[in-house]
Amino acid sequence: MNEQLQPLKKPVRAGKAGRSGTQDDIVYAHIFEAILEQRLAPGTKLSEEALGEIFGVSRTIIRRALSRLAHESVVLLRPNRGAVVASPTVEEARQVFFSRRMVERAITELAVEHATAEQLNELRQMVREERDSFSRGDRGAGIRLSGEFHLKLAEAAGNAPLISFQRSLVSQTSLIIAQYESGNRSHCSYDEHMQLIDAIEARDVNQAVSLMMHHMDHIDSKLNLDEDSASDDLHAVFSHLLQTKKRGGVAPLKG
Amino acid sequence: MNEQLQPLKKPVRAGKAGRSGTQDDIVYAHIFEAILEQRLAPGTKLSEEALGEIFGVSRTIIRRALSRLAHESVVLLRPNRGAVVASPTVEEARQVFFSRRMVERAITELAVEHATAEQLNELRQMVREERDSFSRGDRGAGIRLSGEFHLKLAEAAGNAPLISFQRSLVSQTSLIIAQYESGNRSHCSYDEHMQLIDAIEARDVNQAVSLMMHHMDHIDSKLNLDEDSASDDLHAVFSHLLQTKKRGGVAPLKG
DNA sequence: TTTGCATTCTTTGTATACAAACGCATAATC
DNA sequence: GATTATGCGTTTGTATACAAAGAATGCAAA
Repeated sequence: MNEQLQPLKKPVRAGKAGRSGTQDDIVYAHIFEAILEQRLAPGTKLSEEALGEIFGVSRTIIRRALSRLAHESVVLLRPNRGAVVASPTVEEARQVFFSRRMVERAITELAVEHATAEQLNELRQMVREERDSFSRGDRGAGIRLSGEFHLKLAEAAGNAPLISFQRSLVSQTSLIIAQYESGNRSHCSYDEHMQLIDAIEARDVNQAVSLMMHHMDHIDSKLNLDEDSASDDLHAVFSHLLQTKKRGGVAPLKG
Repeated sequence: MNEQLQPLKKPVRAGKAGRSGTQDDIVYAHIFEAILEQRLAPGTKLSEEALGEIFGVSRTIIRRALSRLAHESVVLLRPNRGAVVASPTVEEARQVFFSRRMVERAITELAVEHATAEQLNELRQMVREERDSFSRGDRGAGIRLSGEFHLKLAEAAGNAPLISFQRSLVSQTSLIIAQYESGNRSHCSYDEHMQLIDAIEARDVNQAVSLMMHHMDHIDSKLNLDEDSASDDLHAVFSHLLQTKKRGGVAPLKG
């Protein structure tokens, strides 16, 4: 059961990590990454014991990781009923996008003011990797790198509370894209990212903010948030009710 | 040891709470409230065992509560060295206030749009309680209610991500006030809160936002963030280094 | 007297055992 | 035949035991 979790790339040096305090970070990062790359679909049940076995740690560690994820609204923690990957409703999606516009605007303005040459180089490098991922068809990595770009930009802005808020928003956005993206267009265009970096480097606030706002427009224009996006995808519609059935029959989103 | 924690008002029905899932919430809320009301000063060591004994629960529960608090940057979790009440630096304080201005502006705009009559009544009730607390000299309760006002306003705005961000910002603000407030003026004037509610009820966005921004100005004009606020208070200056000593001698911020 | 080191003691990190809650399946009754 | 009751199995919630990392203390040497 829980086959979805096995494709995790880095196998994790199970248990033996002598240094304390890092194990839960590792588990957290792996689950987070799996969700960000959409290897874990919304609604997927996250069993503590199964995860513990996969990562070679006790339930204590898993529980901590799930707790952190729940605090970022990436995972839903139902009392006595375990954790599932969150499945945002249309309304929740709208709220996340509203917050993101606000935050991205502020981040852009701060980045224009504070971003160093080194940070801009790192950002460019990330966009190149993002472009490469899409061009070789690795959509998962592309989505992850696209999210990390926005996170890195927040770091360049240099405001700690904003960074942590952005982390939560970016991962929720990824979930929303997984659930509501309509076509199969590459959903976070790297050329927009590149233009944005140029504007920041030129210290052109108006241009940078304008580009970022259009970028936001583009992202949510690709989503089906207009109505209930009803009956389009039964799995998405009912994912908040589903749990991974143990008998092979009904297991959702396996492929 | 850890005498600071004993004044907690509600004694907590220790352990016996039949319903599961609520115990960690209770502990979390109590510690959070203690910090918000400044019964727990910045830098105070939070021993897991001591807290467990006080609340009548095991370290497991305490640890979860501390984890949540750390995620909100209210508590600092140092690996292998335990938790302390966070003591924000001047730079961190500035960042928090920057974020708060941004969030409060958005919240105000949304509240003008969405706040119901019932919510406005509740807000007014809170301001009355806040005023009463200050007028009878209960500064702690006043500070707490002042924070809860801003939280309640976020709820009236109706944006979930914003609410959770605001929760984190409000509690950090309270810490900052504890550390940097200069005089002993009542620091969050309830009449400003009341005027704000009036503007929101009148659906006057410009007026409401303007009042909120002035309110923010007033709050941080009462703080000593201008320089390092140096040599004014040694305890405050070094509180980020201090831990609660066990021998009575050096225990900081006891009175 | 002060500085460096080793030992001890306290506190945190992790795993695991046990208890309680929930869901499912079977069975009994209307 | 449908619906509700009941028992079982699985999964989560909590406490506790054990291991490991730091901090404190005392001793020795410069």
